[in-house]
Amino acid sequence: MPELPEIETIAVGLAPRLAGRQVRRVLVHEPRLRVPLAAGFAGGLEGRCLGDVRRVGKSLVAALDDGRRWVVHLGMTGRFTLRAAAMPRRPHDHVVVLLDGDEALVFNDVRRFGRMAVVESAALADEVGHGVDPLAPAFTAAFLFATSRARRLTVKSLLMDQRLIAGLGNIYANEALFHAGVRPRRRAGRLSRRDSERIVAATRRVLAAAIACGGSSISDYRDAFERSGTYQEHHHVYDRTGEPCRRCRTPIRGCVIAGRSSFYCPSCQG
DNA sequence: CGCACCCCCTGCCGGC
DNA sequence: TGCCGGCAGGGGGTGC
Repeated sequence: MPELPEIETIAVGLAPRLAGRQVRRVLVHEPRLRVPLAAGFAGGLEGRCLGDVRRVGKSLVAALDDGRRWVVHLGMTGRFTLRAAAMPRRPHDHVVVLLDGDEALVFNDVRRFGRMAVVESAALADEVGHGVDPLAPAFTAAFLFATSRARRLTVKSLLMDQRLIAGLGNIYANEALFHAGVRPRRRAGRLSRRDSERIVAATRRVLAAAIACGGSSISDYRDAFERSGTYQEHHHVYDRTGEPCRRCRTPIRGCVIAGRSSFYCPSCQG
């Protein structure tokens, strides 16, 4: 579910609301996440003051006043919302973090594919991965071109490989390739420098526009204040099989690449 | 090495 | 109407 723009929206929303707040108590209602919550998870948070909150790839990272980091990954259906502490518990509210000021940070996840951990700062990179952030200066056409050399996998799979590029998921990989005019099945190793330039530029544009819209809400995604995003209204190909291309009216095609649903315009994407 | 296929889990939707 | 298979924005593992 949540990709870079959605996680960014949550992080930016939470940061000013969490800085300096203290964790009073942590209620773990369901520790059986994709990776079971560590036994000491609640103890690692209780009593701590929260500092900076930011996004790294698709992960949320909150600094703690003991130097450790609280890392949250929302998987497919995870939500991370700030509510009044008195609000009743809802289905799939797995972890409730009670803060001073009678507010609660609630981790809700229907499918329980999310993850949560408190880690030493030195272990942060291993927890969140080492991929290049597609909005960072290091994500350049030269980087993409060099990274894709001699690789037979599809360009779409490459863009979604979090070990290389951290933050793009199925929606934004499809959308970025549409705007770059590149078919998702193209072999990465056969991209030209010009293709790489277009893909990097389109990726940055799409992500920036999506962040400005508060992300895409297909069904589950809500931001930290339970608001929906609106970028789904701007999708050109994602989940639009058979519908006319917004640019040339050719019907959008759907296919499966590496097990993930994929979409492209056979006319605009050469 | 890359991918097809399996798993994790629940909910929803369309077809019969 | 009701059941069942397929599919869903995530990642990780196996074997070919």
